Amino acid sequence: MSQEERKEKSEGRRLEARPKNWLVPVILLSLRDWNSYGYELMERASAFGFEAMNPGTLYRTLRQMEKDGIVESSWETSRGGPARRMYTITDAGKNYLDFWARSLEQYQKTMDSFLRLYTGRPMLPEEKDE
Amino acid sequence: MSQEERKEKSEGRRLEARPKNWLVPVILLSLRDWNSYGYELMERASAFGFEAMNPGTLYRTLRQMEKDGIVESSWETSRGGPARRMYTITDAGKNYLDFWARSLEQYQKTMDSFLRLYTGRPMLPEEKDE
DNA sequence: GGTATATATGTGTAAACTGCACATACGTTA
DNA sequence: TAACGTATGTGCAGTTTACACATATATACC
Repeated sequence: MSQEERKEKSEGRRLEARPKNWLVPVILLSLRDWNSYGYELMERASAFGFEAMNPGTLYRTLRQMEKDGIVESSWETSRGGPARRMYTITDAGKNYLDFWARSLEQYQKTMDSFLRLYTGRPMLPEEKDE
Repeated sequence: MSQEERKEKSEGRRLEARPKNWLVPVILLSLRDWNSYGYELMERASAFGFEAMNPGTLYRTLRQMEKDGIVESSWETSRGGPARRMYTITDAGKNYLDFWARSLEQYQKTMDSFLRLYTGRPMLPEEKDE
């Protein structure tokens, strides 16, 4: 890390507190409701913390997800403009989304206790984690 | 990713939904209240999702944090047993912790809207993000 | 016809991060 | 002296991320 980056860090610029692979559940949730394709999914992702997405990151993630068997794709050419690779969520993908949701719920609780400790408002005994 | 790992993934075993560098704010929050050292901080971290911490990860993180100027350390030898490297939070560290807390609050809101969409309970208009 | 623009999908690569095995050392207790 | 709990570290491979760059199709405009 450079001097300048350290400076930026301690001054509080830049920092993404999102979980690793956050793009994956965001895509899965979108596809659960409607089939879609990369370019469209990028807009959807911007609502979940990916305002300035690099397209490469998204397309690479989609390819990996297909390898992992959580989505499937096929070319859509029956229209004007460049072809689109349309994605569909698989059953494995739905299960994986469910698992992500459970993990996120657990993690929200952990972050909540962190933030309570940070702000000096400790948990009441009856609010304690299950 | 191996076939077996893909299987585990789609079946929902294993997955840590914590943000990148999560250990850093956890350490900083601990040090804000009391000075401490690696071995002790490991126990503290276990309350925030680091149940099975590899010591190497923690000690490496502490060294990096000192390089970044957010903590400072000195050897404590005036007692029985192996020497301890005692850590103190710096002003830059306090600022950095504040920034982490703000980022986490934002991240919580994002996750909340994700989970609402997932469970099919959309936000009421008056609950919308600032 | 040419060329600029919006749409659409990708690759290459270096840096950063993570997980996990392994290594070292001190003091107490058996 | 050997085992154990305490305490701090290194090496390294695999994963993730950031970001620059590359490619292709159709439409609109001059």
